[in-house]
Amino acid sequence: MSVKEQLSTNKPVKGTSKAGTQDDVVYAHIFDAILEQRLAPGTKLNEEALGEIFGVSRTVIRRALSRLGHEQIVILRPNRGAVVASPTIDEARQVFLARRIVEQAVTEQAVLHATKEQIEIIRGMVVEEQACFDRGDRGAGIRLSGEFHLQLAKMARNAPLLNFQRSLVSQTSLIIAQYETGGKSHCSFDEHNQLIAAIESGEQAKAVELMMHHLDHIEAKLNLDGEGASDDLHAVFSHLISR
Amino acid sequence: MSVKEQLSTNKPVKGTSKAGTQDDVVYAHIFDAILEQRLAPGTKLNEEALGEIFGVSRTVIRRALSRLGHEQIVILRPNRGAVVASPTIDEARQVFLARRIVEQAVTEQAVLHATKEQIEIIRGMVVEEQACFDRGDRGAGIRLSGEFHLQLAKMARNAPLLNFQRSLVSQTSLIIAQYETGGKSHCSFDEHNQLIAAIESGEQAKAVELMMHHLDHIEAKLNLDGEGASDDLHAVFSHLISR
DNA sequence: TCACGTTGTAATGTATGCAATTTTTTCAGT
DNA sequence: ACTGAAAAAATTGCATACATTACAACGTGA
Repeated sequence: MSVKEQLSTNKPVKGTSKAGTQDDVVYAHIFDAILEQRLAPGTKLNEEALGEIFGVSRTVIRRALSRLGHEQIVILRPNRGAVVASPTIDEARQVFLARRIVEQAVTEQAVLHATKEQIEIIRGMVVEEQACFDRGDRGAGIRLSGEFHLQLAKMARNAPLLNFQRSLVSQTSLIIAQYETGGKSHCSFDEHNQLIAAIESGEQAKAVELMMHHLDHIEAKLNLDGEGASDDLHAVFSHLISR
Repeated sequence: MSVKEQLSTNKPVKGTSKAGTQDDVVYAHIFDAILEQRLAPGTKLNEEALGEIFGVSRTVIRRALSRLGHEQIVILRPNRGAVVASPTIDEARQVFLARRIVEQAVTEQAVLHATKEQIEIIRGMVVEEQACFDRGDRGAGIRLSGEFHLQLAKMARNAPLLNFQRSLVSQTSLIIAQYETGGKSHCSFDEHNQLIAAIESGEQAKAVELMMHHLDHIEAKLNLDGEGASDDLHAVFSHLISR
């Protein structure tokens, strides 16, 4: 099925589901492409080029980019176009701090409000996630492990938290894609399964503890110690500056 | 100074500051108009009408509305236009729950990272806020008391939290405008001043406690007990339905 | 050779016109 | 009158053309 055809039929793209206007489809495609690292951080997102690729006008592309910009997964520079965000180490730390705060609340609320149907759904998602890693599809795996946390936020029944979680999860995926070391499995599905169990049985404190450790493990697998290459000249040569 | 002139000069609008393209100006104007209740919840935002008012094309209006939509302060209904959001009581409760979570974290971080200059700035903001209420400018007062909490988030030095806070504060202002009872002063500047003092002296636990009480007081002044009129027929006649 | 201003090109910002959809109005039938 | 269908009007979605801005290449003068 060509991209153009997908635009006419209103079927959602892979994981990301949303129906309606055309920019939803474009949004979802770019979104997935970034999360699955088919678009590297820093890549310039040319409006006309994207328009030709998706067979739509710049108007539609522009709207999609605007939305991605609001989620901080692309950066919109006035008069200079959009680029895929490339979070600095400091920004990455801020995202993880924010996530700890939100995930704690989300977990507590999810324990209170989760329905049986939602537990079923999220169980299925973990299975699918594991399948992705088994077959070596790292990109889709990262995306699905993110969607696990999104589903959790849905179970918390709090729209603002869900929206914020959406933004944080996207940014986290970007960070993982950029800073993950080794290449080992990031989100161990085992931890995801334990979390589900704790939530289902209503063990709030335990669920929160599991979640915090889970986040610790994710962050521990990253290379956030500042050893990576930098494009900030001042930072690179800071040791030479006396002041 | 006419609106058109303000569009050409790049001066920011009142409190909301942001420079760059035209939709920034339009965004800020509509934003302020909503927070100051010159635009009532539920008001339809006609693109062409707004375009004539601001002397710009629908393209610009559209972009501004899109951004307001992402902050959940206007609702974008595909093919049916945008309306000023009118949060339900349940949504209002969700916003307050989210705010408690974020404000706690923000306060803790602000205690850790606040600079003297920032303390000065926020002191000035409280003075200005008080002046607004003294002179009876309720709308500007609501907006400024919101900006107090935004400034706090800036002091926390965490970009994602700041963004989220921005959205939550906007929504809170809408909720206050919609549900506040009596008409007494909502955000007592006294509480704001106490908070500043606690933050300045580094008393983290006390600052958080003050903040939580502050939020309690705000919510207490609202009429969220479901006595208000509703436009949801099912909700209105739910007591008649046996099921 | 380097600094710096100039010009040309490419990309973004904005306006406008047409197509598709929704909402309102009209009007026949009961 | 009231209901419901059909036509008309209004409004949004999208594409395209033009204006404006940033970037790069080039050339000039020290």
